[in-house]
Amino acid sequence: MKGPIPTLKEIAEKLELSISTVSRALNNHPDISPKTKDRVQTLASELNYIPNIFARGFRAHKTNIIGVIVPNITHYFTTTIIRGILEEASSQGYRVIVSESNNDVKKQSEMLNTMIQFGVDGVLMSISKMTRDVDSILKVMNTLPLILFDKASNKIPCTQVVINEEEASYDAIEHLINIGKKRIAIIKESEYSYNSEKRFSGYLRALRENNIPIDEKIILSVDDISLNQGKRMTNILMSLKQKPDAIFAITDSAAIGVIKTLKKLNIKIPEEVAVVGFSNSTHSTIIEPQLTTVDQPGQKIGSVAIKYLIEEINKPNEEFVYKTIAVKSNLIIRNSTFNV
Amino acid sequence: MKGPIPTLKEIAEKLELSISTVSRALNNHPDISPKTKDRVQTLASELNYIPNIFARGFRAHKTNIIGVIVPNITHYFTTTIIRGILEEASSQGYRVIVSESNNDVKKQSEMLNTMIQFGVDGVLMSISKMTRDVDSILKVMNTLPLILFDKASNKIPCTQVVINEEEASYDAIEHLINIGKKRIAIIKESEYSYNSEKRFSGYLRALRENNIPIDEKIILSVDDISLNQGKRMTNILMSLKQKPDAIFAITDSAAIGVIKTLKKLNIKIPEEVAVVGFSNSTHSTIIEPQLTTVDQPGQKIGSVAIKYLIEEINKPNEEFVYKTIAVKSNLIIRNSTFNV
DNA sequence: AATTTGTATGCAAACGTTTGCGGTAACGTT
DNA sequence: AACGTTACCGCAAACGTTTGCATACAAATT
Repeated sequence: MKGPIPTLKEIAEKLELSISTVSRALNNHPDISPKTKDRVQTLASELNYIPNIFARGFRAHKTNIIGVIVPNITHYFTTTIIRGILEEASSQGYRVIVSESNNDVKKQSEMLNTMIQFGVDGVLMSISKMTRDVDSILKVMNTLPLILFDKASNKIPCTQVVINEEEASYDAIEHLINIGKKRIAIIKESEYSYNSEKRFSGYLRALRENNIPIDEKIILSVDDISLNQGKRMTNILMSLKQKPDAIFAITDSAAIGVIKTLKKLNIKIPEEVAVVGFSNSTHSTIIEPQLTTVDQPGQKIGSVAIKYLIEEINKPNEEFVYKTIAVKSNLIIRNSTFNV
Repeated sequence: MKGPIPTLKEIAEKLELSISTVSRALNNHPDISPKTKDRVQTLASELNYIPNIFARGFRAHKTNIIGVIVPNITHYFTTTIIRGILEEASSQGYRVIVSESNNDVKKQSEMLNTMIQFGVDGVLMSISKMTRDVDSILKVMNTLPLILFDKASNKIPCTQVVINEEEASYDAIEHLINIGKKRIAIIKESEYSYNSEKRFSGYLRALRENNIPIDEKIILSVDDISLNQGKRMTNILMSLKQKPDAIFAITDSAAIGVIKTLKKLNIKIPEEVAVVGFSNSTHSTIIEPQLTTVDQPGQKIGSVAIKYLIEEINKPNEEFVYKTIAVKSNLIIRNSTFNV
């Protein structure tokens, strides 16, 4: 099955050189004469020589592998982030190990450990929303560079790459106000979640700054922000005496539940009720009317995150000033708020 | 930053044992006395000892890392496969390196090479559809166990894990016949693609076995089987003199294009024209009417594929009889073919 | 008492690479 | 002719682990 894998030793023997000379020749070391370099390099490529990464990494204590942990790999937004990570990683000579935590906090910290065991040079993580026990993460930071993305936490002192949730949310609400909506409901998460809180505060600020009264009755919280909950909440909202004229669902899937229910109730979108989501998932153009939503530049988030990580990997002993980088998102206006 | 990483040597010195004894104690070797084992193991866990995977892998020529190459990581179906792979991998002590080929054949073979360079123990790959140059893949098979999934190729002698495309397609068409459809169009791929061919032959067999004439005019081919092409083909089909009463799109995204266009043309689904897709993507329940489609058990495919791969890894010198495993899929009947 | 068995441990080599240090020519400088 | 430079190259150690073999001692068998 396996063909013989060429090593420095073989090349050295065939060329009657020492192993060290061969090594240096391949690494373009100035001590080696051009002729020798040439001889070595041609033979190496003939033999299809590839350095044994493990011998090298073993010696250098560096693997050029970085670990990525995400809650759910099947989410479209997550995959775009991973795409960004993969692309930037490969262009910088790194490889990526991926793990899925399934929002399970215990699994999450187990994964951190096996990642360390596998000798990753650093970790990129999107923490599961229920992460209260930050200790295991802090412990990892003692050993390895770590950067969080998407889901952030102010309890963890490290560089974090997120989107400008608050501002994005503000823009979305402002857009609803601009098209004449005055009674804007929001469907958010009840459990504490960084993203949900930020989006909610953007909502509040937009209303305040436009002198629109805030009404608790149309501020709804659910514990899982899903399509079905979007449906349920819409039924509740539409049975109120004072119905909303717009619904901002903090998530595309919930927003789609909203649209489906409004259609079933024969409520005109966007004339009677406008709908805005968040994510620009692929679903948002499948549903009819197409959904106005906040586009999160996943690929950008991924590439920025890994850039900062590699930077940290390369200067491990410095005391870092950890920053929070907010990547800019865009409101995509479609037919759920605007009819041509 | 980094705390000191404990090694066998340190443990040995603290316990006044030899390194080899410590190693054996940790690996539960029968030669070591229970007391010694106990001493070693407790100290090891106190120090939070983790074996250096690189030293180990370097010696054993085994990394416990397997490589996965997919054309596009953002496809939902792909992510479910990856999920299956990840789950089974971690339960068997393997880690997974993921790469995306973007359907670029050159990139694909580059990736194979860097995977080898990174010392993966085996490769799981879904080949990009345009792969004509099988040589680079065959070369890899000389060095490493390799298994293909989803997209197969009869030019590559290796174990392949796919779904029962032909049968699934047959079932889908039979379902259309059962609900009374007699003139069933198909939208397939024009470029050679394993999946497309199989689905097409299932289509043909179903028609033949039910004595339905095959009409070339309603057999349409496109080179990228996308939503937009689905729209375009529908317009063509619906301007025929003899319109179809059902459309089988070989892909969910195309099927959704079909539905969108039928709705725009005010054609009743499924009464006038029924629609069937393939994949059970998340979109299929977003669109209205919801799409009847073939559910492909991605997670199963992933876990089966990696199981076979690990098997091959563990007996590398045997001459394998490469099998093609067809995982069973299910037709999911929804409103695009059946109204309650 | 001598030999064999068994039990528990240590020695040392090996995996492939990088790199500090030292060595040897050849050449140029006094 | 003696010395100093320079340009190339090789020796050997080191990284942490596993494992075949040797060793040590005790117990058991002859």
